[in-house]
Amino acid sequence: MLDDVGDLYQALADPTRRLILDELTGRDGQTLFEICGRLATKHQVGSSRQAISQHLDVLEAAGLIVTRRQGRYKFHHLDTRPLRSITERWLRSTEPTRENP
Amino acid sequence: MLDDVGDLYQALADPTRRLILDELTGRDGQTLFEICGRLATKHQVGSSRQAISQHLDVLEAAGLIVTRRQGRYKFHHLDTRPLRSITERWLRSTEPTRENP
DNA sequence: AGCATATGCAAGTCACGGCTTGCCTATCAA
DNA sequence: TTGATAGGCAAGCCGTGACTTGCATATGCT
Repeated sequence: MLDDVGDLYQALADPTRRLILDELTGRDGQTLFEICGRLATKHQVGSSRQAISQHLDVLEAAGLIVTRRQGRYKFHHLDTRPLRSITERWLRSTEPTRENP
Repeated sequence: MLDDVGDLYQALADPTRRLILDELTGRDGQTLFEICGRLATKHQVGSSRQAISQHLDVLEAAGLIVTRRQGRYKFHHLDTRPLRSITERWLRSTEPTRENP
């Protein structure tokens, strides 16, 4: 039985998606086009708009960003709460082995 | 320019590797064969010994486990310190956009 | 209405990662 | 020394995921 939070870790596995989170950390609530432009100029990311859009879908599925529609704009907001579960998962309640007293 | 800590996130991306970390959290300092056995019995992981060994290599490269050789045994110890950087990376110092005051 | 802007959908390509298979090395016990 | 145990190395298969390309939809401005 594998865990059911794979989406979160999968989302963080891609370096471009981590840069997107970085961008939203610095400036929350950006649109797709804004993110594309900033990734290109500030981080030399040459991916297409569709590629970034797909990344945003993955991040949203992981619960790391929430979106808000307003007219033809779609604003992306960061939600870092899921990240806490990562550190908390492997808190040591270690029962040492005989070889490691 | 992408980040240089990709190994950490890549290591966490695989569900079997996360289970290995779970196992070491419960009982630190296990050998490869111990981990294989416990993954099989407790978590229904049917991967081969070589597969688990490769996973351990990835986790070690990510700095999440450290190994200690003793005779023909190799003990694997958890090191959760790299995990802190994940939560800390996206701490909000947000400059809100005009659309998100 | 007509056009530009902002985003969505879908199929196809291609490289990488997880896993297996097969064989090899090293340590310890009888 | 022989056999069993613990682990390592390398090549190959194969599915998944990141990216592109092409087209479609929707909103707003003039």
